[in-house]
Amino acid sequence: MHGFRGSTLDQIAEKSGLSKPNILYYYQGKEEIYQHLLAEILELWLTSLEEIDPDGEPIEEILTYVKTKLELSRIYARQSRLFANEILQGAKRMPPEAKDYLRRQVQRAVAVIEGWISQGKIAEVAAHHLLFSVWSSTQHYADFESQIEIILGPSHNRTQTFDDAQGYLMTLYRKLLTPSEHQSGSWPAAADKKTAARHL
Amino acid sequence: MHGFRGSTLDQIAEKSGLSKPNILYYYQGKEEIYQHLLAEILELWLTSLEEIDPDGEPIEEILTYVKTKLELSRIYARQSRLFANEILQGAKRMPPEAKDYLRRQVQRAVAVIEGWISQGKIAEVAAHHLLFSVWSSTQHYADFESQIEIILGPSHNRTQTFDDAQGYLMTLYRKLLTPSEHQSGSWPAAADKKTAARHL
DNA sequence: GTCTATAGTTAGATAGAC
DNA sequence: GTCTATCTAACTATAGAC
Repeated sequence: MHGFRGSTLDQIAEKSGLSKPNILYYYQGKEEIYQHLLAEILELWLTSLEEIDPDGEPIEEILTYVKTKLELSRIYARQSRLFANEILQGAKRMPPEAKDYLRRQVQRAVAVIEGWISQGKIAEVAAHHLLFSVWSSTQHYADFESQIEIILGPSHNRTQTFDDAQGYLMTLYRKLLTPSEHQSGSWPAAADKKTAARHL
Repeated sequence: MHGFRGSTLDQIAEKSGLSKPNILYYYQGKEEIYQHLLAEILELWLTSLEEIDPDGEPIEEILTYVKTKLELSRIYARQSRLFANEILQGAKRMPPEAKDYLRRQVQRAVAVIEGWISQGKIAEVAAHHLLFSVWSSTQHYADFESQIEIILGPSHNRTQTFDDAQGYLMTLYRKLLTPSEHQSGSWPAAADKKTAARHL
C-alpha cells in the first residue's frame, strides 16, 4: 500500500498468502488491483461527504463531517496515503468514472453549503475552498504522519495527537462558520423567513 | 520531479541535457541527486518559517506566513509534490540532519506562538496543530492540484484559484487567531502590561 | 485453481574509448 | 569530462505442469 510503484506483486503475494501467478489469475494485472483499491477508498471518502444533510443544523453538520473525516484518516491512514500518492502523481491511473463521481459529490456538497450561506445560517465562505481545507487539514494527520513523528518525537502518543487535532479543528471551523452578529451579505438577500425575523 | 521512483535517470538525463553516465560522474548515484533536491526544498520551507518575527504584530506575522507559504506552493508546486511524496513514503530517504533542522525550526516557531498566546495577543490555540493546518491547507493547492483540476474542471484559472485560496485562508486564520473580547485564559495569567491595561 | 519456472522489460550503475 | 555500449538486478507477466 505504497503507491502503484511502491509495492511489488511479490510483496502483495506474500501479504495475501497467494502466489504471484494466482493473484494474476483473479486480476488482469497489477493495474486492476490498484484501481480496485482506489475505488474502495474514494467510496469511503465520498460516502462521508454524502452524509452532510441539507436539512440538518448547518454548523453541526459540517463539524460532524470534519470529525468523521479525521476519524477516517486515523483508521484508514494507509489507504489515505495510497490515495494521496495517486493524486500527487497526477491522478493518471484514476478511471474517468471515479473522477465523475468525485466531481458530482463535490458539486452537491458545494450547493448545500452555498444554500446555507444564502440563508445566513453560516458565515460567507468559498464553499470549494472550505472543502479543500477540511480535506487537507484532516488528511494531513494520515498522509504526513511521518513528518509529525519527526516533529513531535517518537515518544508522542498517536491517539492523543488525533484527539488534540480534533479539538483544534473543531475550534478552527466553528469560528470560521459562525455568522457574525450583523451580517450584511445575508440580508436582505436571504429569503429565509427565520433569518429575516431576527432582524426585525 | 515525481519522487525517487517516479523519475528515471534516463528522464533526468534528457531534461538536463547530459548523458546518464555524465550525471553519475557528478553525483555518486540517484540517491544523492534526490537528497540534494530534498535539502533545497526543506531550506525553502523553513526559511519562510524562520521569518516569523517574535517582535512583530502576531496576527499579521502569522497571516504573512500563510500568504508566503501559499505563494511558495504556487511557484514551487513540483518541488512541494516531491517533498510530499518523500513524507508519504515514510521520510526514509530524509537524512537525520534534515530531520533535526526541521524539528528545531518548528520548536522555535511553536515557542514564539505560545509566547503570544500567554501574552493574550492571539487566541488560545494548539501551536503545533496551527502549523500543521497552515502547511496542509496551503500545500494542498500544489500537492493535490490534479484533484482540484478534476473538481473545478479544465476551464478553471489557476491564478484565480490561488487568489481565491488566499482570500479564504486569510479569513480562516484571522477568525481563529483574533482573541475574543473577554478572554479568560489570557488574564490575569498574562503578564503583559498593555494587555492588563485593556482590562482596567 | 494453484503452483514452479522462466520469458521479457526496465532501470541503475559501470567499463572503457575518446 | 563526456560519451556509447553493456552489465546486473528487480519486477511484471506468462507458459505449462499438476
